[in-house]
Amino acid sequence: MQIKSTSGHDVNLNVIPLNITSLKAACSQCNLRELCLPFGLTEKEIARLDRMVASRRRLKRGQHLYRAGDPFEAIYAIKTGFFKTDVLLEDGRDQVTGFQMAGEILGMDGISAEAHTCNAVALEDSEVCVIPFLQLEGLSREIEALQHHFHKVMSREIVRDHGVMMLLGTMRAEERLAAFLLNLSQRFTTRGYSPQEFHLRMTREEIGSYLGLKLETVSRAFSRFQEEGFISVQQKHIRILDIAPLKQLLAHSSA
Amino acid sequence: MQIKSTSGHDVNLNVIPLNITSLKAACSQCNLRELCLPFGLTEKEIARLDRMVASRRRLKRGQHLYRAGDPFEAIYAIKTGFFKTDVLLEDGRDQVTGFQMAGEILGMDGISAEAHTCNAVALEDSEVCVIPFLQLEGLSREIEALQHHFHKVMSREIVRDHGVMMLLGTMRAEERLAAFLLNLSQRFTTRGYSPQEFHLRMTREEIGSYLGLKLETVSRAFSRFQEEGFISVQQKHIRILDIAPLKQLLAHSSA
DNA sequence: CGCAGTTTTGATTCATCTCAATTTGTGTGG
DNA sequence: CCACACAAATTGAGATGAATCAAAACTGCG
Repeated sequence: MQIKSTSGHDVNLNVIPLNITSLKAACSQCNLRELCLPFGLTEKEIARLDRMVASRRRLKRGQHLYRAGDPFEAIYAIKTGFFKTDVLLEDGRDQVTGFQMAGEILGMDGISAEAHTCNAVALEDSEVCVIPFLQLEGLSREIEALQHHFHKVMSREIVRDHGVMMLLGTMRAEERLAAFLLNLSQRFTTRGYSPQEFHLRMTREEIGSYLGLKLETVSRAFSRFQEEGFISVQQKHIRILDIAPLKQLLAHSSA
Repeated sequence: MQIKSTSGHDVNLNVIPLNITSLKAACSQCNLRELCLPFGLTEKEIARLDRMVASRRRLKRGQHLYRAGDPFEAIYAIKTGFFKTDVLLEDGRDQVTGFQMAGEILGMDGISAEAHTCNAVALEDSEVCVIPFLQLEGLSREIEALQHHFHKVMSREIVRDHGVMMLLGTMRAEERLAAFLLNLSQRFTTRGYSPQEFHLRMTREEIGSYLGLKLETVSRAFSRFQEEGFISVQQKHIRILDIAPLKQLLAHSSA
């Protein structure tokens, strides 16, 4: 069930103090806590985290959570919804650097320069928990498990980025798309959704940007997979019919 | 001045307790401390860090600092030398994910899974400071500035990776090489070396792997830059003759 | 219902890869 | 110290996968 705003229209910046919108504590009752920041914490420790996560923020499809250049103050845990992050070059070229879903953390790029270096955009109506960063650091100094888990989350982001570099540097178009689909499938599974059937929240162009391909190439690869009977594609609705050849495409490569 | 081993030959694993090899404390006297982990710490705090950095490790050219799969126990600060990190895919394909030089931190990829996910190889004889990770976390809980700076270091790694993704996803061969050269030049400058003239410690193949190009393409791009008079290339010796067109190549793009 | 945005598909071009030969440099051992 | 062998780099010619340009079809929204 979604938590509805009590006001008829969105407030400034869409920041909603939790005590108004919900009686529930932020993390204690959240079914994402095993995926998210509270992972591995005791009940007591989660209660302290609760007090820190003082607000949530709702975003409509297309809205920015933050933009490159915005001062860095908080990181965000995705409660519901789906995001993309992208980087812009001066000359107008841009690149999608990632797609994020429930339980994942956004905004860690901003720590290094105290300002965000990329844009985060909601690809569907979404809700995030705002985690003020200085407070998180404070609590991390007191709760070892929180500190350690946060380090793991940052490290996981680094490892993920290496995977994308691998993909962009060594794979061909169809391998990239296969890797992309398998990755999505796996993450949906973790969240209790079907691994075989899901809805893409991004356009072919956004997929292409992420995979370093043009949208036409993405479309052709989808068509090819469908012809081969690996998947069925109906616009943004994807059904994986035979996962083996997709995995093969990665493991064995074209070599 | 280099610290020489007192023993005639390298000990097992090349781990050298500091009290044997040097009377100096690890970080207090290190001229890299403004680039490295101690940045922003008071004298007293650095002294505590000193006590934690209990050992150094020397590596000959070609030696591995760690390998994918090795249990994660420590991160490493490069004292002298030059490294590459690379990821291996099951099918044999591999990709260089980065080149690291003095003052930079290696090994943060290992935090997430408690095992390293890439290989780190010395590209010249090198020396690293071993920073036991659990101890670093312990000290970070006590020293706020250390905690914050470590977070910045990790975040910087994420931002750097986004830059590489951008490069791999949107740039053409010559743009990639220009970006690579400018990045190296800038990092050498920071370390007090000439921005115009430097020695590449990696092969064309390694550059290519990092840039998502074949070695022949890298070689051709070098030749092209030389023909145009942007740089002079003699094997691994590079001299930047005219930096403007290299920058132009990035800023303006081919669009 | 119509329009704008998205996706698909086709024809052609182009950048990079591949394969191959040659040159240059580096390290080792006699 | 030089010769030899091996690794690295350069350069050329041709093949190829993805980009580009273009048009048509589909979707969903107002």
